Amino acid sequence: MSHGNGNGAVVPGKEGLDEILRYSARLMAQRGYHGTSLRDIASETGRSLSGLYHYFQTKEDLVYWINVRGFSALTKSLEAILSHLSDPEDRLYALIFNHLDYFSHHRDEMKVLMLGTHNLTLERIAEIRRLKDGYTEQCRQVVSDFIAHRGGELPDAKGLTRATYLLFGMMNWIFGWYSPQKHGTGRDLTDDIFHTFVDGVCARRKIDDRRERVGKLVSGLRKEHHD
Amino acid sequence: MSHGNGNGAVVPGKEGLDEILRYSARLMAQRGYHGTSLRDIASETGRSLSGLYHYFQTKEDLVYWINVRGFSALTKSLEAILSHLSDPEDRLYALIFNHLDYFSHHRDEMKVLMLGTHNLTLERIAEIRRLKDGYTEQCRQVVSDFIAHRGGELPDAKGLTRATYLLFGMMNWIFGWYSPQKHGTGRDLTDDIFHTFVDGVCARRKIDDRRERVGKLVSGLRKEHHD
DNA sequence: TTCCCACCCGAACGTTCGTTCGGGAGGAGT
DNA sequence: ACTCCTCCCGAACGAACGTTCGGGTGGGAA
Repeated sequence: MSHGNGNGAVVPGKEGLDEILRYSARLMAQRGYHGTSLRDIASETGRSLSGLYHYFQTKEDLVYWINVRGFSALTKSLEAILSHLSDPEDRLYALIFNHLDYFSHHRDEMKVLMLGTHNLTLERIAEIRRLKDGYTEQCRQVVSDFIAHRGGELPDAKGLTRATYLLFGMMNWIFGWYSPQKHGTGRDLTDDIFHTFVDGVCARRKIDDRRERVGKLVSGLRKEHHD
Repeated sequence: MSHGNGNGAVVPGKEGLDEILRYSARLMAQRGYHGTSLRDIASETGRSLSGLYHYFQTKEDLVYWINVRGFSALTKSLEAILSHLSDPEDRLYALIFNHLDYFSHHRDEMKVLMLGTHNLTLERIAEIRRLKDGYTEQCRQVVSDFIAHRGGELPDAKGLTRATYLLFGMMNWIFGWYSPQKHGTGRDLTDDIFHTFVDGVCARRKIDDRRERVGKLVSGLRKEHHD
């Protein structure tokens, strides 16, 4: 055991693990945790069953790593974007754009995140919980700033939590039904969520440069971050 | 005894099946389909493993019946309520109230509905799909009428579908996080969703009698329907 | 050369799964 | 009396599961 990998949220120094996690996420997204066998993963990745165990110790580890990586990356991506924007409306729009953008590029992994963590040990559940709460807290703050900026009726703590989760609901539920050809582009969806959350369903869509501006920023940061 | 059991849509003439489905839903809501064994269900219901098979033929049947019953009941409940209301805003509010009310009284079953149907045969998937589409279509119509009544920008078909699903997202995502003591009463949540969907998060909550009026109607119809 | 170590494998272990089989208790109908 | 039919059970079946074991590469450091 040379370097003891300071586990700061992510990645032991393996490369094969990346591939295994990708295929695992795909299979689990389709059939769930118990519905996906290690033999499935082995044959999908072109490895032997026992060969997999070089990269992890138990099946549970796979869900754990997918969760840690997913929430860490989502949070980090959001942080990077928010650091470039100051206007509360821009920040809210960017939050939604980033969330949908990240999800659409990592559908399988994100679906695994939604399966929950009840297959993990208590410590790991707590760790994932902490990561999730971190992301939620960031979003909560963005929502809070936005409401304050708009001069709306400032909700109490519970009300703010509810509002944030309603936004999460609109953003996350998508992945149960959305298909671009049947429901319009991802950009349309981002705009719909933003405008509905801000002004309600009936609001007329203002045409401005926000979509372009924020969209380019997020896409740019995504590429930058991938290197 | 005298069974009777109107219950439309559903139910072979068994009574023990009700109990089995209740426990199955509870277990599957916690551990998923593959994570729940028939031995779990047997011990939870106080029956023998083989004794269960008097009430169904395969494990898959359980998911099937939970789905059929759930969507049928939800649809029927909504229909009953809408038949008593004509104002588009009342109807939208009632839709949300009914959805949350029904879910809060059948949490486990509804969680199973969200697990999806990919364990079922193709015919059954199609059948559930039809039931789900029926409910969705009703909601779509209510949303459409509401927007028209408000004189908002009438969205095209795709836009209307997106709007309806956004509403679904807010209503369904709840069940991953909601607890009354941490996030306020169910009534507060209903109001939040209604006002957010109608006017956006910042909108000041109007105080009127809608909550009382529609709430009583739904509760009354629920009791009536249970006999 | 020798040793090490990351990487990979076939074969098997013990367990649990969904399902089946053969049968029994008890009430209703004839 | 006898036959059904509903409801229920213990025991077992074959299959699939997660995991382990013992061993085999092949390249880099000593």
